[in-house]
Amino acid sequence: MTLLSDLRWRGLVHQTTDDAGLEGWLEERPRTVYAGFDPTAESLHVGSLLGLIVLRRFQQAGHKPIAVVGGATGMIGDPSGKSAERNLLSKEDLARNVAAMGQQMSQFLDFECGDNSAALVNNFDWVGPWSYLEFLRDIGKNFPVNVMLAKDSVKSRLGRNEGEQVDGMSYTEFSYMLLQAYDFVHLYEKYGCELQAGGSDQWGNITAGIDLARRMRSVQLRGITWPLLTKSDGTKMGKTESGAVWLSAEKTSPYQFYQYWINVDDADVGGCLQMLTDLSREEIESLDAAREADAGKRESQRRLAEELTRLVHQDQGLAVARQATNIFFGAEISDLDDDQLSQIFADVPSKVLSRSALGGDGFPILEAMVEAGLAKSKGEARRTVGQGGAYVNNRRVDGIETCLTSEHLASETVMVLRSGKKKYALLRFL
RNA sequence: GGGGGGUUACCGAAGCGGUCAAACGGGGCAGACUGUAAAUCUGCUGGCUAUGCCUUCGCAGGUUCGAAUCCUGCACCCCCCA
Repeated sequence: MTLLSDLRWRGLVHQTTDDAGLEGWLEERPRTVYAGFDPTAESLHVGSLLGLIVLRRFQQAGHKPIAVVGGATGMIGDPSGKSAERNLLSKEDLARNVAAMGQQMSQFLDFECGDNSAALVNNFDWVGPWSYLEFLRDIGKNFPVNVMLAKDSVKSRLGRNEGEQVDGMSYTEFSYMLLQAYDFVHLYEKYGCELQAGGSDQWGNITAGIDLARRMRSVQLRGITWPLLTKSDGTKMGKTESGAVWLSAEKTSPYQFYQYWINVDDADVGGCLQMLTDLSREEIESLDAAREADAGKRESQRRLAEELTRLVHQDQGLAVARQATNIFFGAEISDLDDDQLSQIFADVPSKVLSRSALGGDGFPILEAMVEAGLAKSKGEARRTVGQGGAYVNNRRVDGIETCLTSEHLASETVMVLRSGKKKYALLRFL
């Protein structure tokens, strides 16, 4: 199976600039392909995952991927898909974000494999040196305003349609596409990059780059877009109530990351397996069949979570996520030490108390619940315990008179309290 | 400027002198069921040193043995007539 037909089967192709010829062109010899990443956040998130995975597939097929972080374009703000003017970041923030992202990307792309090693570049390096006048003369000259105005990203912000509510856009954002277009030309010249990949919202920017290259260098470059990753209910993939799902372990722990995928709806999981994992067509089809037969087993979700957690957080991250999952969903907690517990419960709030509280008759469970933040008042704690909703080390507490003693420690100094199904808190007795 | 109605717990909304920590619905929390889903069902839902005590029905006073309930003033909101 060719790369392109595999991408097509996986649902990763939304549009191409050359539906007929692209496949042959890619098979002919190794090509160089680039995709851009937005550095306005401090970490890559699930939204950028798709781009990394697409580049990865190109690399696996023998092509050379270039990941471009938009140090320059990030200062401007891409108007595509946005309904309002963006806030600009400082140079310093951007530089920090760019550095952090490079680190994360090395997990997806191989930067040291000879001819088709991946490259990571920052467009600030070639955009930064331009002076305004030179840029206008050499680049801006090639952009007909009527063509720019016709782009969806611009049209939607200008609201040509009757009665449309719009916020307008600044000249700065309007200029965005010139910068990204020039990126493509630059990468063509420096790396021989002839293909740009991007999310479907990047179509306008990609074609702008192709047009510019044709005018400036008389070459025919190519573009391909992947569809936006959305859920069956129409909302964006990778968002939770508490915000985006990040790829950095500091912002989204391996456990939380794993849990996100475990909880993907039945309706969405098949598409995720296709688009995001390296599983073969046979494996995915057999998972689809298994899901059809018994969705309750959730093999697809489990597999998806495993594959992606391993990809992003390696085997160790997956191991921790799995162990945490076992414990978070019932297993009684024992035979663990402080370090293991701290790792497993990294996301859980904890409170340090004096060891002496455990002396004498012990520490009343009701107070412990309040201290741990699992109950707002002792009255609330009383109710929870009374209804059988309180657990110490995942063992149900029976009786509001229960007092905690050193017997209840799960490890050297830690006790794991839980309210309801999955609200946890740690108490550390030092 | 005149007349009328309103302001109740997280939200909506009953209550109109004691039996009111305040019906009911939503939300939230917990339990059962389940696939870590959805739906459903059950219980709880001001605080405490707890068979009692304290704080809470817009704000401030007053009447009364006793007020969310009656009176006076103040604030905000809504409606009608000018």
